[in-house]
Amino acid sequence: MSITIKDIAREANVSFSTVSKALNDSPLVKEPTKQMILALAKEMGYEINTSAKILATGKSNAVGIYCPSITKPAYAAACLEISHQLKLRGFLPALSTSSFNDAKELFSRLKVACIIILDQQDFYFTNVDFTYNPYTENNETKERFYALKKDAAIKAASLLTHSGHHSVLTVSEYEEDWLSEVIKKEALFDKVHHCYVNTNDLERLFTAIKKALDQTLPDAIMCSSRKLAELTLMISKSLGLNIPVECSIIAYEENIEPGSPISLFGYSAEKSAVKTADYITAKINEQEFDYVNNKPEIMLNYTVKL
Amino acid sequence: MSITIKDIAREANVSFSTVSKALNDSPLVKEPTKQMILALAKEMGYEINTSAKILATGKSNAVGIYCPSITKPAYAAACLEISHQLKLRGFLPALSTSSFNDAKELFSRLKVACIIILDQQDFYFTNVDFTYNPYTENNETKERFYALKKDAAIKAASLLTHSGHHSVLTVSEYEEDWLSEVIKKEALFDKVHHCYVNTNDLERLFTAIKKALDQTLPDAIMCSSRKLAELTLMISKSLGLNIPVECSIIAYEENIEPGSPISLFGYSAEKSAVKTADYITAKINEQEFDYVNNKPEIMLNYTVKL
DNA sequence: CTGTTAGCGCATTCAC
DNA sequence: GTGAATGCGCTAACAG
Repeated sequence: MSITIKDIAREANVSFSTVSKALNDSPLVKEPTKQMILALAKEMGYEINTSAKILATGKSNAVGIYCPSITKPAYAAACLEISHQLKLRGFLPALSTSSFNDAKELFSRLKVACIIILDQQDFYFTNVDFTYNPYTENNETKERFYALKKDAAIKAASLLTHSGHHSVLTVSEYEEDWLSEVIKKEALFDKVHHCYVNTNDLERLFTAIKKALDQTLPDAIMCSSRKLAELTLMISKSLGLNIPVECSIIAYEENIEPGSPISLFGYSAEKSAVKTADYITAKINEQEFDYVNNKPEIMLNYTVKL
Repeated sequence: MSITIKDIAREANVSFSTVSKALNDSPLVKEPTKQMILALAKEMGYEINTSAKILATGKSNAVGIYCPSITKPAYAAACLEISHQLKLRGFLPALSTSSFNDAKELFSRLKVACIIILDQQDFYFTNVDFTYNPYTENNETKERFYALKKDAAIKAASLLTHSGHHSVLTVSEYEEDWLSEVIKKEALFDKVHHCYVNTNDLERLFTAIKKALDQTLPDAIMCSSRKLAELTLMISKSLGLNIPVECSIIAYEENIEPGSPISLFGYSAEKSAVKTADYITAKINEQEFDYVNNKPEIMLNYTVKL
């Protein structure tokens, strides 16, 4: 068995409850005593038994993160950033990426204070104070999320038109053509073309984009996802298109993190994570949280000509 | 507070230790009593307090999985399969994909019985009975792992040559050219060309592959990873190469799962997971485990002409 | 077969 | 300030 507070108490010649207080930085113990105990605990290699602590207090500082689609880079970025922000606030993040049932069991075992769901879909956990899904805002309408994407797209489109881009080709997946819709509605470009593709069928994707580029000769391409943009970039190059001299490429991404080879528009992974972590902290401490939308951001690199 | 075994005991008019036994399916309690208690527990919505159980037994059925590179599809496949196999054996898999320190804390909190490391690199955890890394076999030499990859490559190459392929182009990343080495050594093909690329620089990757294809006109392409193969496939198509009529494409993947658009050679994710889970089970129960290598497998689809 | 008891490691009263 | 006592929910002897 490992070192317990009783072991420390014996060594320190104090009672184990004094050790408990010292370890929890209680004001009820004299500073020198506290320091002595802390030093001794470190020296003896004491590690708290979390099960015992949870049992005794009925509380846990663990926060569950449920992210079934972690293989998508945007979600992975969100997971990492949120974990980081939670740690900074003294929580222990516990990630589950597997089935809903596994997640439930893991979280219940850790007695998580709340669960953050990172997915377009909501999941209903029981036996937890509350869940939070930044992508659905738990009960708010889908429109709200669409509005955020739309804001980002408009900002990116404006930047492109103001820097001399006139014709655009939007590339999005069949199922979600929000980008085309936004660009069409806003009518910021002189010429707009849309191209719908399927990333599971690279052959048809290639043909579709080639055809679209041949027909329209756009000076800008906006993609609804980073993966789409990477493929589009390569296809453009294979067709001899000079990026970004002849044509700029930019893509939407949910959680922007530095290091992308493609210019992106969307929301900063870090800022979104800060907001999520702040929200969680406020709610757990039963404090007010005034909800402000994050502003869309644009991360430019060599794929866009200004 | 939630329902405890005492609550159930009161309702059932038995002692709480009887309830405990019934819940743990002990033979020390009569079948009717057991059924009655089980039914009652279900009806009352009882959920075990794992902290209390861990505290009382000093044991936990949680197994840690540390997979820092889960964004790579092969590792993701391994995680899912291993989690599944562990569950089948009564363990609770807990995944950590974040920093080493976070993982340590999470696993220590769950008092995991052991930790499975899914990474090319080893990590040294303390306070755990044992760790297991199927990719390094913990202390065995790198050569062992290389040998497995080599076996798979030879099997795939033989299949290609026996079905009429004579010239091959291998495509691998600069850092790991094991595939080129194997193909060179084995000399199964009449003509062999190598192409080294970098997936972070799509522009140069495109140029390099185009150049290689122009020069060599192979009737088979073997890639050292699925990502490389997907890109190569698209580039081939963009160059007007008819896949698989003029040229077959196949790629190595660590953990093969059904559903890939590219033909693959490597090891079955499921079989590898079974082996890992069996090993863990044996070791935890302090039983013998006779170590047998998995056999390489090949998953063919339309990208290979037979 | 069932009940009684002790104790896992810790936080938290309440005395001193 | 510090220590002694109690209990969190559960398992595991042991007693009946």
